[in-house]
Amino acid sequence: MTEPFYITTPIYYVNARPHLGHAYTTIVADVVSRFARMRKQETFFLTGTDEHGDKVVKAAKKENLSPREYVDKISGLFRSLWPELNIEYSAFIRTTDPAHMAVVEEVLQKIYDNDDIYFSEYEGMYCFGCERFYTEKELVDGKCPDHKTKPEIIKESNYFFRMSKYQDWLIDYIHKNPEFIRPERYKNEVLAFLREPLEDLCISRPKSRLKWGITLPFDENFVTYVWFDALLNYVSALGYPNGKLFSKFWPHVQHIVAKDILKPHGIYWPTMLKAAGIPLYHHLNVHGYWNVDHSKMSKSLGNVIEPIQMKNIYGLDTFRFFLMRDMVFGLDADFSEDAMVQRINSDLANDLGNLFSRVIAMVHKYFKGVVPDVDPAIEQELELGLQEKALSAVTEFEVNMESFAFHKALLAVWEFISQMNKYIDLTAPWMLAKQKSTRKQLEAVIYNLLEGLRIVSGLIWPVMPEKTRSMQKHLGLDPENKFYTLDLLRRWDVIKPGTVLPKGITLFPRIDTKKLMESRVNETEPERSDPGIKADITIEDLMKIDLRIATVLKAERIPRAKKLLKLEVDLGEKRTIVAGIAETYDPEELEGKQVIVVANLKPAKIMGIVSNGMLLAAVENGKCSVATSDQPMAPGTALQ
RNA sequence: GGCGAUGUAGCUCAGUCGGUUAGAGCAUGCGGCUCAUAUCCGCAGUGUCCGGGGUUCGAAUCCCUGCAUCGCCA
Repeated sequence: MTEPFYITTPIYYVNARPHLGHAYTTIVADVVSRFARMRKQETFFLTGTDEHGDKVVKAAKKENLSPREYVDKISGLFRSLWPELNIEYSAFIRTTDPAHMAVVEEVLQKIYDNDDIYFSEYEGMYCFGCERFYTEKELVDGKCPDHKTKPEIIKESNYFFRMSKYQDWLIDYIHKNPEFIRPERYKNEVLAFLREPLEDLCISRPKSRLKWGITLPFDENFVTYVWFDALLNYVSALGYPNGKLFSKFWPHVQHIVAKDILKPHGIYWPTMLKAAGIPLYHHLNVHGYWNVDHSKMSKSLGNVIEPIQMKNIYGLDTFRFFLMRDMVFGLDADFSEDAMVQRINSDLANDLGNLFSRVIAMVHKYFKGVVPDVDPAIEQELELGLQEKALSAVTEFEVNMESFAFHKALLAVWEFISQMNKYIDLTAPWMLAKQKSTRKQLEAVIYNLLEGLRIVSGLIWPVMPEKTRSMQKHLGLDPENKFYTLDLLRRWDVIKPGTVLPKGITLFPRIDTKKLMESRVNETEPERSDPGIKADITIEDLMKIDLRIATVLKAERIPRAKKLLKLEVDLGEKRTIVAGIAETYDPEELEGKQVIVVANLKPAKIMGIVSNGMLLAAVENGKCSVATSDQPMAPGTALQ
C-alpha cells in the first residue's frame, strides 16, 4: 500500500493576470503530482483562486463590475490557463464557493469556542481615502502617501487569533521536524522570525469597512480577513471535517509556495491548524523568484512574462523543461529567452532529440523498422552495462524528485542520455551492420538503445508529458498504457521484439535564433493593440541616443512664446534647453527638479535661442508631465 | 541598525569530515566518426576559489576582519 499524496499550490489572488510566477508554482505542483503517479500513489492536486478582500472590491469598481462579476472573470483566466499548460489538477477551489465559506465559519466558531479568538479595541491612524490604517513609518511627513492628507486617529474593534500562545510550541515543532519547512534557508528564516515575540493575528474587518468577505459566525457585524479565509482552502477543498477526501488525503499534504508568502504558511497556518485540532501538513516547499534578464519582473518595467506567449513561441514541453531545469528549487533564477534557446538546443535538440532520431533511423535502416529479438548470451558478451546505467539513473531521479531537486533529477536523466550517445559510438552499429557475423551484436545494441529510450521517455513524463507520448508512440508502445510508472522503468524487457515502429520524427526542432527573430516580428506586429507604436528599432539604434539626468538650475518664460520655457540645466556640464512645457509648468516649479534630457540631439535654434538637447515629457491633450528620476541622481548620469 | 545567505573557469553552478594535480555542463579551439536534427564522440585548455589576516604539516573548506550582492526583521 502506498501512501496517498496531496499537493497544493497557493490560491492565487485575483487582482492580477496570471504570469510566469504563477505558472512556475503550478507547473511544479503538476510535475510533483505526476511523479507521485509514477510511484502509483493515489494523488490529489489542488489549485484555485483567493477572491475576498478590499483589493478585489477596488479592482472591480475600477472596471465597473460587481465584485462577483469581477472575480468570476479573473478566476476564469486562471482556470482556463492551466489546461493550456497541461496542468492536470484534481480540483479548483474558489474562496467564494459556498462549501468553502461554510468550512471557514465552522473552524472560526470552533476556535472561538476554545477561547483562542478574542475581541479587542485599538487605536490607529486611519486614512478614509484608502480605507485603511497606516503605521507611523508608512506615512510621509505624517501624511498618507496616496492622498497626501493627514490620517485621523480612530478607534476600531476587531477579533484576534491568539497566535502568540502557540509560539513556543511551533518553535519546538520545527526543531523536532527539520524537514517541515524546506529548503533549510526558509526554515531558518521562520525560526529567526520566531525569536521575536509573536503578536496575535487580527482576523476581522468591520462590515462598515468591508462587506466582501465571509461573515464571522459569532458576530454578524464583521467579516473575516485574509488568512483565515485563504489558508483554510487546503482543508475545505477536501470536504473537512467529514469528507472522504479529507480522511484519505489529509495530512499527507505538501504545500508549494513562493517565498513571499512564507510567513502565513510557516507561522499562521500551523498555529491555526493546531488551534483547530487539525493535524499539521507534511512539508512546506518554498521556492524563489524568477527574475527576467537580471531584473525583477514587474509591471512597471514591462518585462512580465506571459506563459501563453512562451508556449506559443517555444512549445509547451520545452518551456516546462526550461523552468524545471534552470531553477534550483528554493533559489531565485534568471529567465531569459536566450538561456532558454540555449537549453532547448543543446539538451533537447542535440542530446535527446538527435539520439532518438538516430536510433529510430537505425531500426529502419538495419531492421526495416522491426524491433529485433535479442540473444541473451550476446548481452553478456558485450558487457557494456547500459541497463545498470539506466537503473542508477532511475534511482538518482527518484531520490532527487522526492526532495524537490528537479534540476538534479533531470541532470541524472541527461547523464544517461549522454551515456547512450557514447554507447552508440563505442559499439558503432554501422560497423556491425557491415558483416553478417556481427548481426547478433547489432540486434542487441539496437534493442538496448530502444529500451534505454523507453526509460528516458518515462523519466521525462512529469516534466514533458506530450514528448513522452510521441516518444512512446514511436517506440511501438501505446501511450495510454501508462508506460511511465517507476516499476516499469526498472525493467529491461518491455518493448516487444517484432513490433513494427513508425518512421522517425524530429522530437525537438532546433531553434534558429535568426529565424525566430524574423518570425517574431511578423507575429507580434498584427497583435499590437496600440496603433500608435512606431516601427521597431534595434538595440544599436537605441544606443545612439544619449539620455542623461539633468538638474534644472534656472527656468524662465520666453517672451511671446505661449508654450516655451528656457531652461538652464546641469548634466555634468551646463546646457541651455528650450522645452515646450510652459502651459503646464511654471518656471519656479521646475527649478531644482531632476529631468531626463536627450544630450546628443543636434542643437536647434528656437525663437532665437539655441536649444542644446531635448527634455523628455509625456504629452496628453496639451497637458504634459516631465520625465524625472525616481531617486536623486548625480547630474550627467546616463540612462541605459 | 540587527540577523542571515551568497561570492569558485567567459556563463550557470558542484565541491562531503580540512587531505594528492579544484570539478561538471554550456560557450571556445583542435581531432575523429557517418547511424543521426551541422548532430555525436574524443582531446585541450584557461581559475588571485571576493580582498586581507590567522589556526594548521596542509585551507575553496575552520576562525577573525573588510568589501560586494541578495534576503528577512526593525
